[in-house]
Amino acid sequence: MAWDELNERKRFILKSIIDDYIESAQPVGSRTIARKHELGLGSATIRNEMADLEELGYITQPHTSAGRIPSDKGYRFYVENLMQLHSLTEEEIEMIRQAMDEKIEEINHLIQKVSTIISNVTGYTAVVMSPQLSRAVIKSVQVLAIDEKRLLVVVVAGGGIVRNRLIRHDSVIDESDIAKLNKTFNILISGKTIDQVSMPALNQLPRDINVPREVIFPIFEAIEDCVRKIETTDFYMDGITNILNYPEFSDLIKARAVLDFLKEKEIIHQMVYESSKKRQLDFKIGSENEYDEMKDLSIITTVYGGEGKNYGTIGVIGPRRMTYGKVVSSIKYIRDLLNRELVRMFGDDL
Amino acid sequence: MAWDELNERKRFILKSIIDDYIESAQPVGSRTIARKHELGLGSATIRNEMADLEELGYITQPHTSAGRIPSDKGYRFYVENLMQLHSLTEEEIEMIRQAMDEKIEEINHLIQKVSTIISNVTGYTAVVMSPQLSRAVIKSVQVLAIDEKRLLVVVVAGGGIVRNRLIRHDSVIDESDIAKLNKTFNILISGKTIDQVSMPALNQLPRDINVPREVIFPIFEAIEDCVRKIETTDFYMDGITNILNYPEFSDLIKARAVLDFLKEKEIIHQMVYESSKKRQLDFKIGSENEYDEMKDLSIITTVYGGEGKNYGTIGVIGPRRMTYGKVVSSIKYIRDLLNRELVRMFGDDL
DNA sequence: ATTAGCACTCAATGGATGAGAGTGCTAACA
DNA sequence: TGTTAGCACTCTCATCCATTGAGTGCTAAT
Repeated sequence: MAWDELNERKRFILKSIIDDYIESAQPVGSRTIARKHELGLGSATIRNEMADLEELGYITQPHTSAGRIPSDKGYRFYVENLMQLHSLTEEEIEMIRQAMDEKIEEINHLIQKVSTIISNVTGYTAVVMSPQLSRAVIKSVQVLAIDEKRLLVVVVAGGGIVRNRLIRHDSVIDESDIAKLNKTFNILISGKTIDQVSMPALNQLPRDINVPREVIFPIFEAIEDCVRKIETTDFYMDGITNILNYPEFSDLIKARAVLDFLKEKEIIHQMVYESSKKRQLDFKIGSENEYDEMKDLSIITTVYGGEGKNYGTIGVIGPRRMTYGKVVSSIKYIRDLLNRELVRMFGDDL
Repeated sequence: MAWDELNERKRFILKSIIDDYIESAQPVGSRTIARKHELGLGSATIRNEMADLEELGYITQPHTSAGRIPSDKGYRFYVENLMQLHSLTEEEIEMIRQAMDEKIEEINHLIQKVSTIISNVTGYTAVVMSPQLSRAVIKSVQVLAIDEKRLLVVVVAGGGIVRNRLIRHDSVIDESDIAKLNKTFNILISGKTIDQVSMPALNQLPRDINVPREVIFPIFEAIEDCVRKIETTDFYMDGITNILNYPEFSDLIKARAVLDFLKEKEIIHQMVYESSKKRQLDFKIGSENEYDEMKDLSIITTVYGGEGKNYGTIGVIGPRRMTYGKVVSSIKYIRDLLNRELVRMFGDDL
């Protein structure tokens, strides 16, 4: 696995094989390499080198008389040592800029838009986790009387995040009591971060308040529910059917199996989450994935957001034969845009 | 197209052909009919009848030496005169009950859940439009000061529908002014239905109010925005990839074309909307669809909700060779459940 | 160390062939 | 007059087989 295991020439040949295979989806033979990449070497020499590379496990032969294709180990070496980052094309940048242009104030909509952008730009399946907001600050908690029978609880957190919940009740409640309640909530809850919030004890409420327990408790519940909703990370996928565009899935059975697996959002979510905990930029190539159904797919994920506190993940799922270089460039670019946008939205709140 | 065009026997044979074809996806021949359905007729007789049916345009032959398959006209006659409604199986009912059991307070979540149920029960693609709420009643409009620089506008409509929008500003605003503003809004706006709402003129606001125009106008805008969000019908699809389960789409090219088309949510939304305006229970079979890409698909839609005022649509997209009887039974059942649930949520508000 | 040359392997391609399913038509039958 | 058995005919589909072509490994020459 070490860089030194392969000399300069072997590395060059390996890179050529993988670049070619990524482009053509066909096993690549010695002659192709000899011709395409000016090396001053005959095909026989390359054949010998390829035999070595196969011995070392970087490439394999689908059958005796075919060319070589990269193994997972080959891809791994490629993404760590060989691949080139491409800069995005004018059109891609323009496309992203246009999509991002529309101002969005609700963070989850932004995240969803980002997932569409990723799948459009890369042509693969996008996976996006909304930021983990456990360190977001509660700005305000408000109870509103909608009519005689209903209260609305609204919780606002930094970054323009608003969650609400409606409560029905059968008591008669005075406006002034609600005002007192709100004041108390804002003293006790506002300013705390999501993970520090706790409901006040009953004896912390003003004595002179005239709201029955049958209403107080649902209000507590509603607040907790709103907080939980803010804390929960959402997970979006987009462009799942994109994998049908790649010849490795022209077998209907295979394609169906993969699509069915990708529809299990919970599992994918978990995988992406695990990846994001490991490395800022993480690859899982083919059978490096835990699940058998993923053995022909690769996942690339990268973390966006603040320094170690409120972060989320964006990434791409595609065939093992992915255009790793292009994808990495693209999601890095999009990640940076997203970061900038989040700073605009959240400012210092995050 | 008239019922009388076909005598009893022809009708029976047509029904047999279609039932068989729906089940097997194979052209059905005269012998199969003679054997399977006890008719006391030889295959030659049936062959003659089938020749008549073909002449009349109800069935066609894919090629000379194959059996017959239903034409669109055949299917149309079938859904209007021949198909039998099945009652749901125990398991299906149990499955639906379980899925519906979880209490949901937000209408769009309910609708989304329904689309999942439909696609699970039928095995086809579900399409669901949320109710058109232009007659929903505005219950309350509230402006809240979150901190010195931000206001939150909250609009509550009947049925527990809440929409909000955050506003940034740079003015110093007094609590009491906001209270006055709220009072005015609630006098002028609350109680009106969505389609009657209009923003108050500036001179309708209290004279003694001390809120600058730079803040008033964004508030108006925000309210309008919230109202628009309530009015907008959402559209959900679920189980798009289900069509891959059917042999007519085992051709990757065809499958891709159809999937790509179904991803154009706007177009499908429009189609469903048109259907729902026509008939309480509407079928579009094969080339009855406006779009070429849909010529191998059928759509069944049915309207749910109140009497002509706030209604939405649920439906199914599947191969032309759909289990029409089962699907109609299923979506009718689900529609009734949904109606009941909406009454529970909205009560008289809707 | 490199390479030209050659024998060998294997997948893919494109007929040719035969089986099977189904039809239409005709003549016989009730 | 309606029904049916029988038969020749058509068309698809699966199978077999020979051919082609890409690519390899090995050997001997450079």
